[in-house]
Amino acid sequence: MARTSASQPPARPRSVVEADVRDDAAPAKKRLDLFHFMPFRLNRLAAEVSSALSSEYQARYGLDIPEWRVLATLGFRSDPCSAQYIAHCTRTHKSTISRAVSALMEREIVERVENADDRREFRLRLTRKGQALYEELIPRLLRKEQEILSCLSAQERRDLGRLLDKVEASLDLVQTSEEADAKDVY
Amino acid sequence: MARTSASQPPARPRSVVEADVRDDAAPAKKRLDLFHFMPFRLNRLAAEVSSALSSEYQARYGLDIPEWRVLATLGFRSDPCSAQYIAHCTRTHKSTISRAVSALMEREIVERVENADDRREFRLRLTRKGQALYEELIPRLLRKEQEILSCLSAQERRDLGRLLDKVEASLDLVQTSEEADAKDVY
DNA sequence: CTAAATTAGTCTCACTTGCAACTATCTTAA
DNA sequence: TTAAGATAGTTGCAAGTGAGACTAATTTAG
Repeated sequence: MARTSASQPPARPRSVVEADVRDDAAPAKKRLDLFHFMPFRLNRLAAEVSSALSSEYQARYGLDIPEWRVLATLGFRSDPCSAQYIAHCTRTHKSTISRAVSALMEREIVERVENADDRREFRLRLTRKGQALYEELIPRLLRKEQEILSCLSAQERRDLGRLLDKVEASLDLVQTSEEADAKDVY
Repeated sequence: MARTSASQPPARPRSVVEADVRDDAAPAKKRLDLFHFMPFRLNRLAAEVSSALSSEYQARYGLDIPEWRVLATLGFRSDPCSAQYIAHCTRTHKSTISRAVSALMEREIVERVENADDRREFRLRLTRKGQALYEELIPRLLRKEQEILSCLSAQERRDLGRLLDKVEASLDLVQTSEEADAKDVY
């Protein structure tokens, strides 16, 4: 695990493109180390964490990620909600949610009831079987999460959570202004 | 941004499934708030950050993520390296890297030279055009990264980096023991 | 009341990607 | 030297997914 843990010197990517004018004092970053590049790190970390978790919900219960997200959303909320809502709050495409819901209904984990007020939309909720699955799965996943985070102290976990909060919040703003579409709803 | 930041009220739906043997001192988390669940947060954040960056390399330069990873790896290293190496250190499947390399060769961004020592493998490197592209792209991406992280203080960024270091390191261990395959090489 | 616009959900299409088979090459051992 | 096994890279195939068209239902405007 030889990861050049180079502590970012207080230098910023000065100047621009071609000009290789850099001096020791303010080194222009002309190269980019993927291992220190946050977007790459996040992607890789997310993929690895997902894969570590998938053994719980995928291998054991045959759920894929979208299905797990539906299950998690319905299980967390006490009242039934629409597919649209799940799509919004998990930020998953509605067609993906639609397919996940179909699969879960097939397996009788989720059921839907018509909404008399608006017959385009269905209210989704867990069946008893779905509830049982949810309650069996949750402790496993939480344990796995703790296992992954066990390398951090309690304080560090709080710190990490807080830092992610900030980045998330800031991204939401950025995105809303850039592609203000279906993001504002939830 | 109404995110149910609900600090898990101490009231939980007891009852269901089997053993509910926990007491208040050690509250059994029977529900799981996706928004506080680290794997979900990482996935979502990584996706959003990627999408924020893709405007730089995708829309502007027509690179997809695997292609960008190849470019980044070759641009960072001073000496040519194999596709295998890129696959290992970016943790991307070799077939994906293979396709990305093909596309980049097609566009004359990457070229490969035979390795006389081992004619199965090719040494990959950026062409002059590839170098130029790399050097034009890097400042943009670094700027974007800074933009995304601008919600954090310098100290907080260091903290975040350090926390991710720890989690990454711990995951590498976990994975190596669990699925010790192509991970150990790099 | 009717027409246009909007919304929930489904479905088809195109694209991406991981897997695994395959080729070519190299290594090891008999 | 030859055969078996490993390795680098490519490719066919199948599964998953986002975009966007489409249907049905609702809302809004005239």
